[in-house]
Amino acid sequence: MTAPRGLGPAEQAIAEALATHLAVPVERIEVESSSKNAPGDFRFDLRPLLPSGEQATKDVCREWAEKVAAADWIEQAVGVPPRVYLTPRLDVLSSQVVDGVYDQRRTYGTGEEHAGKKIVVSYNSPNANKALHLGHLRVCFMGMSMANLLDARGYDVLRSEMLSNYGIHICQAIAAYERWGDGATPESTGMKGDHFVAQWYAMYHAKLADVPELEEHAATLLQRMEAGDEKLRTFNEQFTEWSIQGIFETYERIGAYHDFRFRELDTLPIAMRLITQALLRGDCLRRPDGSVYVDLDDKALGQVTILRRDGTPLVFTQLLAVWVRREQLHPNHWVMHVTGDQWTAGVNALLEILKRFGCERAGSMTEGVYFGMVKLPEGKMRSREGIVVGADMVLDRLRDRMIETWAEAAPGPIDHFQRDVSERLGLAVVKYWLLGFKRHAYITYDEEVMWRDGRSGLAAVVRVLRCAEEATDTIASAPESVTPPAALNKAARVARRELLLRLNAMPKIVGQALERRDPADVVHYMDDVCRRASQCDRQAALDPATWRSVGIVVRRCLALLDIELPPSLRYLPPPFGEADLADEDDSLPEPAATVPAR
RNA sequence: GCCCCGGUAGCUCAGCUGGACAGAGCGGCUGACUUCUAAUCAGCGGGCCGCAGGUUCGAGUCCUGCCCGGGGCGCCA
Repeated sequence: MTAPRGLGPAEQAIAEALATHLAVPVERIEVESSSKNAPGDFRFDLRPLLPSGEQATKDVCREWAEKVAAADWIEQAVGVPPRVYLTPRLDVLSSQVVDGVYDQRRTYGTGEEHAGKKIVVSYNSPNANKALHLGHLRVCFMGMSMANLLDARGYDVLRSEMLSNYGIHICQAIAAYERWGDGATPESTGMKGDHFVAQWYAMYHAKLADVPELEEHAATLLQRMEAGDEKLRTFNEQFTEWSIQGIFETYERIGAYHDFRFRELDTLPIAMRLITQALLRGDCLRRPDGSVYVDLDDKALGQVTILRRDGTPLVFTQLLAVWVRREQLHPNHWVMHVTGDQWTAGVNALLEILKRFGCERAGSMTEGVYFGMVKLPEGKMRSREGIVVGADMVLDRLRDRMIETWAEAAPGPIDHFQRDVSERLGLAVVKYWLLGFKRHAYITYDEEVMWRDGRSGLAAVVRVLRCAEEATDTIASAPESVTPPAALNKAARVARRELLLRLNAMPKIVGQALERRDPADVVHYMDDVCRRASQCDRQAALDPATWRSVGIVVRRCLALLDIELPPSLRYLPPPFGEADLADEDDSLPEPAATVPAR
């Protein structure tokens, strides 16, 4: 019964007005917005209001509806057992929504229904042998946004990640580095750390066919480290820290952060002890060749190997350690593990193993939130074969394209400010684009779509951002001018009513996005609000107060999605930047002609 | 073979946990203006909602079966 009702300001205002008008206690009136084709915008259930024994019959409902309709702020009320459907007058709805949104401002859409619950959002677990790619971007954006949604509804949220800086994948990169690296470092080559390390991993796989002994060498490196080769372990750490520093730089760039994190090298001993104990109890088994596994056949999860024949750890070994350690540090937190859907079975297996190993809480307090992968037009991304779209590359491309467009339109040096706007806008586009897909959808990367598409690309982002800015500008320039709703024609009144109802729906939408674990709901909602707002504005200039509500809603949504607004849109590159670039040249023909009609 | 996720306009995707005429953006077609191998604006056309049953007054939405696509079932991560 914790499902958030998601009441908007209109529902609350209507409930109060009804209570007064009908002379009934406000707690008994539960006003809710009705579905699209209902006989009224809102409805409330009559049953709690009737004396016990009395039924909400057709006649009773009609009687109550007539009473409701008598209120001067009601346009229409219809009784449909067991409810009364009502439609408030447009001007009344307008002030209820507009004032209500303004009253709540920064808290609009938030709620306390989950207050007191603690949760760790675990997102992204990059390997320190390659650079972040598009898939990592998706998980980061998803994780940040889910954390924001949880936070908005009262959860006490911590963000966490794990870094895999130990294991065969690292040794493979080191093997190639030892052979061809010649002592190079990120500093000596001027490369970003993760890209530096990634090249050796890529080289390992590229050369493996010609130099098969690499495989043996990598395995030996891992065994030596397991045997306690301090020098090698130290190098392993230095090598992976180069990579991790590069990953952190990208985090900074995309605004991702974590409250705490685990490095495999630190947590692994926990898993090793755990496995030793489990072996003694018979919770896991050792094969004749020495490898250790857990038999989950009874759960249709197969046999999961947790130690290699040579005793070295696998990915599940790391996961076990992290789950146990995190539970030790934050024993009262639930865990929301955000990851790609290829991990669905893996996470289930992990949780099952934890339970069998006696870590009941760690195994039962985790919820997996899975999303579809990001593909390339030619198919799956494959890190080993170098078929990837790097995170930095995507961001660079969009930024540079923006700068190029700018340079073409206004020859001359590109200043810091323009670079900054290009960078931020490029990031906003990638976030908007990736988060706009339903969580389970597979995404095919297409830079052209991001750049050109009016629904999910740059144009859509600019529309949204402009909407937010328009709100501020309108308020600043004409705080008192108002087009009274009464002056609108019929089509405009319908559109205005729909806009107001959408603005009113934000709390509900946020609740839904949280329940469904899908920020896409917020993206679509925000987009819808912006379209409706500009449609209304085209029909008849939208009044500043309504614009202000639109601005509040859009900014709140952007915040939930972790999308940052560039400082001002007036300085965007064309075709979005209007004609302001040549602002010194006053003799130009009226630039206002290109401004969308208000 | 088993498990999971999808299948909605030419393409990429929405469709609020059953409700009237199924939407958007690209592309296409038409027109306007013009900074004329283009951009912008306005408008138009376009859909056996994979197939077949079932539940319901009513199904793109729920159930069953089938078909197709993707993912997982590694001593990879």
